[in-house]
Amino acid sequence: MAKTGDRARTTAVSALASLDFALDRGSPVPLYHQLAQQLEAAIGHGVLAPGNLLGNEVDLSVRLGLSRPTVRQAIQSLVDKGLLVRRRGVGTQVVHSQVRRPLELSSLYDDLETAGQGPTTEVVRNEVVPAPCDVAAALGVPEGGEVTVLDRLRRTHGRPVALLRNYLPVPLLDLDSARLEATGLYRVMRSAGITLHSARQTVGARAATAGEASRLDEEEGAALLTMQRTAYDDTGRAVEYGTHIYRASLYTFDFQLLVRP
Amino acid sequence: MAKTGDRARTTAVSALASLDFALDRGSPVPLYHQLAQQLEAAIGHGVLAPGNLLGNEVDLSVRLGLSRPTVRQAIQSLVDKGLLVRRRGVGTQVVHSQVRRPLELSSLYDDLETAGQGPTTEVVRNEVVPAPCDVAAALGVPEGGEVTVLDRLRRTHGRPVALLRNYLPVPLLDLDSARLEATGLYRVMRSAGITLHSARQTVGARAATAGEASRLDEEEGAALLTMQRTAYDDTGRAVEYGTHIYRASLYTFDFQLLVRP
DNA sequence: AAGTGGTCTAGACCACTTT
DNA sequence: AAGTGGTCTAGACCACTTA
Repeated sequence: MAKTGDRARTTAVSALASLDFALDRGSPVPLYHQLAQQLEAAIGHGVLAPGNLLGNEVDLSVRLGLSRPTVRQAIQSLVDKGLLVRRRGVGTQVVHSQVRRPLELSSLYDDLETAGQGPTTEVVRNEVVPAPCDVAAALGVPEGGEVTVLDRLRRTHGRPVALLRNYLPVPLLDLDSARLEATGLYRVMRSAGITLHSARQTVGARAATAGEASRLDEEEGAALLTMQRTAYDDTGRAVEYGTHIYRASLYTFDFQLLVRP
Repeated sequence: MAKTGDRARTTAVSALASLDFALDRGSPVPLYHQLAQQLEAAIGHGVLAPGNLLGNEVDLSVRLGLSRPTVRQAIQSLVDKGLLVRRRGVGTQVVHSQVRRPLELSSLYDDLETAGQGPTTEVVRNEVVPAPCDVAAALGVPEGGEVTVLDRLRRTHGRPVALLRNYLPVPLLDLDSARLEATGLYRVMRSAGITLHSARQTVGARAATAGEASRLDEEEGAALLTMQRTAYDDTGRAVEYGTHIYRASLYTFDFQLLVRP
């Protein structure tokens, strides 16, 4: 009799076989990316269930009218995202659901993507000052040189959750406070032509000072999460340095790690 | 006259041209990986300086006797690591040094790689217990089912820095305390045939209880960093659940983010 | 033994950037 | 116009897993 393994395999292949992928060769978006998006959507909708095998790459490429390298490139991008697992001699499987939910690191995700929503951000301060020592070192500008300092208070459900302080080199862009509150720092930077490449972050904790406590609606000595970040553009210039504090009672950093083989 | 841009380009090409890459076609390690390793080493040693152009892929493949896709695969792997930047119409450049230093997240890095060194780990508890509610949910075992609980105290320079508590499904492996102290949890798991795939982490902060304070040599109410992690193998099974606390005065999480285009 | 992914080749054409 | 990376093809052989 067929065992569960056989049944699963049959189901998997037919599930994929019944899918029709719409590939548009005239589109400017690459074929491998079109395929990857549609595979990801199929996984997201549960059409391809966890554990399902994808069927071998050669058959897939023939059925789609693509070359095998192109199909591989699509599959590889989903493997890199942690959605699929390849095993030599076995096949390509959809990863089990609990493992998925690829999250970005909360704070950077906020800055990159949040636009209004629940959380609101109030610009408390936005001015040009001489660079303190640590800021100058992080941004690679002379100590005492001009930098923009930006203080923001972030609230969720009306309660303060974070004090965000950012320093930016002055010549990069001018910061419109109203626009910042509406769209977030990274969106403003991006639309100014700054393409982010990478960032270094340090997360720690310490007790709240009296001033911090009052602004965050906490008690003095309450545990705070701290985060420092230096962000670089793709030419290697430091474009932002931030020192942020979060109410530990309301905020955590949540993220997923993928172990590279 | 030649401007700095021209000089940089010339320097870059000759620097790469003078390198001789030793590619062994008989080796089991793939050619693209051999090339990537040697490029990475050249960057690490400063032979390829930040901002240097790599020279175009076609020439490089001809000079190395490789096909262009193979060379591209090598370069792409370094782009994924954040060491190189490609720009269409321009070329491939070495990223500026400050951006580099690709770090793993400290704690997981510790668990994966640390073997003795400065930090030492003492196994305080290693026994089988019924699974508490949160542990059962995280590991996907029945509540009250048997799990191994492992408490460890980590010290650096003789001072306690962290209390590590891990839960593991019992059938997976048996944990030899002496071996754990010598090689770390993830090494023990790996040699038991468990291949890690991904992990979900939550980092927060809170005040130390009296008991925690005394074990960590802190004062009651001192700020602690907390970390919870669930790790999965490549079949999607949860293989470890950990709740760790760190002395915020001695420990931070340090990591790098790459922004995917 | 059969089937899978892993690697590699030798081309081709296109889109973009710079000169 | 020239040079760069980005995409794509149609094969080939190998290493590994499973039956």
